[in-house]
Amino acid sequence: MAQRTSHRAAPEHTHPDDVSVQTALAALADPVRISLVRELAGSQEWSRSCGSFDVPVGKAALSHHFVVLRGAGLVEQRDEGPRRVNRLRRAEFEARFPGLLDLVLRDEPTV
Amino acid sequence: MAQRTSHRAAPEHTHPDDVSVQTALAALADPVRISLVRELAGSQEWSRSCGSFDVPVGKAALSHHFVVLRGAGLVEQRDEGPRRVNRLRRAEFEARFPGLLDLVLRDEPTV
DNA sequence: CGGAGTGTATGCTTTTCATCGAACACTCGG
DNA sequence: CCGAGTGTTCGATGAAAAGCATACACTCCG
Repeated sequence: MAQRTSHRAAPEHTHPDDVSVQTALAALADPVRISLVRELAGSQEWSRSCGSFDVPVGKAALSHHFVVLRGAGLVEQRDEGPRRVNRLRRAEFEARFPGLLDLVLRDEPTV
Repeated sequence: MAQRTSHRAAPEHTHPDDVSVQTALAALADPVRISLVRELAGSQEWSRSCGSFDVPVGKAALSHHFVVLRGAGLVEQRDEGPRRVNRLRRAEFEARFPGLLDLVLRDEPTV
C-alpha cells in the first residue's frame, strides 16, 4: 500500500475561498502570526515544522496561532512522522485576496 | 478673515504613510468599522456626519470607532458647524496599501 | 440666552484574545 | 517497549477591546 506517515487526526483546513475578508484581516493583524507568515514565505514549502519558528511564545500559544492561520486559509499542514510541516497557501490566498499577502510580506517588520 | 466653521479642537489625523500594516489590518478587522468604511465609500466626500451611519452601536462606541479609523489613516474629518463630516482617504490609503481597501469594499457584507 | 442637535470624554461592565503550565497523544529510535 | 521529541488540549490568568450610560462641550436657531 501507499505511504502512510501518520495515524493522527489530520488537521482541519479551510480554503481561502471560504474565508471572509474580516477573518483574513483578523488573522493577519497579529505580530506573532505576521512573523510566522513571513518566515514561512522565505522558506521552501513543507520544510518548516511548527516548532522551528523564531517567535517569542510557548508551544501552546504557537499551536493556537497555527489553528488561526489554517482557519484563515493561509497555511496548510501535513503530518510527517512525529512533526507537522507547513506550507504557505500563496496562490490560493492570492486568488481570493489579491495583494493582501504581498502587503504583509513587503512591509518592514512591525515597528 | 476666511471662514471659520468651528472653534473646537481639530481631530487628530494620522497619514496612511505613518501607519503599519498591522494597524491598518486591525482597523479593518472589525464589522462595525467595515460597515462605516463601506457606507463612506458609497457616499460623496464630506457628505456624511458621524451620526448618519447605520450601525448598531451607541454614539460613544461610534465615536471610538472613528478614532481608530483616523488613527489608521482611513478617514479624514472636518468640523462643519455642529457636526463632524467625514471623507474616506481613498487615494492616500491606496498608495500606502495597494489593493487593501478594494478587498474590503468588494467583498460581500460580513456573513 | 436657552434649548435642541451633535459629538467627545469618562467610568464601568463584558467579552474576546493571547498566553502559560501541565497533562495527554502520537511517532520514532534504541 | 520505553524514552525523547513534537504538537495538541485543557483550564486558568491577564490584558486589550468593545460596549453602554452618563455627563460634558460646542454650534446653531429661535
